[in-house]
Amino acid sequence: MSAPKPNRAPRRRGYHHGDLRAVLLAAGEAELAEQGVEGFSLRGVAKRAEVSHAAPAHHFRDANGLLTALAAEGFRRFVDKQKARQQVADEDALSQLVAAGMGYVDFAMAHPALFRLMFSSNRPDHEAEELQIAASAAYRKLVEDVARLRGSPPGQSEPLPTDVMRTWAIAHGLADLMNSRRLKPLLGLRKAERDAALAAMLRRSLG
Amino acid sequence: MSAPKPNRAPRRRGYHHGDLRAVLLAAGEAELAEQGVEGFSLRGVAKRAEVSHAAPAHHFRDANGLLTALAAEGFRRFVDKQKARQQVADEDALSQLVAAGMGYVDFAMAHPALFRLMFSSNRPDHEAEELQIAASAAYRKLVEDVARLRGSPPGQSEPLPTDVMRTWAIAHGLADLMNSRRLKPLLGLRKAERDAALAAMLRRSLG
DNA sequence: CCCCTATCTTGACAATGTCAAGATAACTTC
DNA sequence: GAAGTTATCTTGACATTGTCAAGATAGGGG
Repeated sequence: MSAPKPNRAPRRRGYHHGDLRAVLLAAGEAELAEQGVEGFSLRGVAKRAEVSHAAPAHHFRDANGLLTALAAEGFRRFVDKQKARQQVADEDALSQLVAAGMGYVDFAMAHPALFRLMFSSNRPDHEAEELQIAASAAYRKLVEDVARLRGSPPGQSEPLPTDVMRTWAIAHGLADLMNSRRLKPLLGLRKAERDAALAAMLRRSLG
Repeated sequence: MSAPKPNRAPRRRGYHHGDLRAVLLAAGEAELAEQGVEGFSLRGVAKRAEVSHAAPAHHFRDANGLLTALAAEGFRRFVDKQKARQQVADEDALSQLVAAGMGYVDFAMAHPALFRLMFSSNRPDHEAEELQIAASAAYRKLVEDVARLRGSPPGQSEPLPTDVMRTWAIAHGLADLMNSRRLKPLLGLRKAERDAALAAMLRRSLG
């Protein structure tokens, strides 16, 4: 038994994996994307990672624990998408806010199941610290982008709560309805035309 | 064996139930309300109806079949809530549209799990005829309410698709974010104040 | 009155999440 | 460097769930 397992290349060592946690997150994301929130299976994730069915328990307490970590990671990438849109947009406050809304929709279209996990599932533990931090970072970004509309210096005066909520609702509504394929007039369009229509609606409602 | 079962009062006959379909729908709604979409169990529904675990299969093909019927029933009551709000609102087109939006939110708050089943779940078969009919009735109502804003005679000229989508997005965004308890500034308020804030946001975005 | 069919029950099976116990490897401490 | 300790992973088990197949029961039409 000098070589306990000749081993496939990807598995680092025979027994101990090395970075199983990261592999499980990637496998979990793939499972989520392919099966959706409601078809998500922890044993399915373990199979993708080529690991035994009980292995995930040591890195995430249970299935909801893995989903909580995935949701937190989702919120971080969610903010990234918004920033990416804003970097190629005009610098005025309204254009920046519209761009953030476009990033909101972009994210929903790019990761439909993850979006549902983050916003329409109670499987993640929304009280968990990692998730709270990631989600509230996204919320703070929203508040700041709205504050800029009033010309406030960043972090100075808080915008009206109703303006924040109204802005959020419009972006979230568009994203969620796109995600469930309910905005029929937009479904046939190519990305450029769809983006133009979405941006127009955002600008109209936020201006 | 003259009396095969003395029988509790609610069960109509000893073996054949009588109106099990209706009882299952009610039990399914209770299960949904208490366990949520993701905790919904078909065997749990059967227990509530005091019936064997395989009984539902004869009235609904499978668990998703029952959920499909519940979603369709949900859309019918969804329209009712909107109409109820509109009856106690001013008659001008904008007030009527705002009232429909308030009914949208009312429904989400009154039936959180059902709302998620209808808008954020792929367990219902959204191609099923009963569900399509109920959902598109709600959509037609939206289109008509938006059309009235332009002063068009009912059913005459179609409103702009972007106006329809924008209106829908605002109402849906508010309802969905309320449903997931994300609009913090509104959570502490009493219903009267919350309604006032919601109506103000709707009116501002739709006017 | 008898058969037929819809309705409901019972029993079985595979899949799933979770727990407990054991195996293996890495790390610590001397 | 060796032994003990801990973290990591596997194996096996159990209850729960959705679904299917076969049998029991009853209501309705000939």
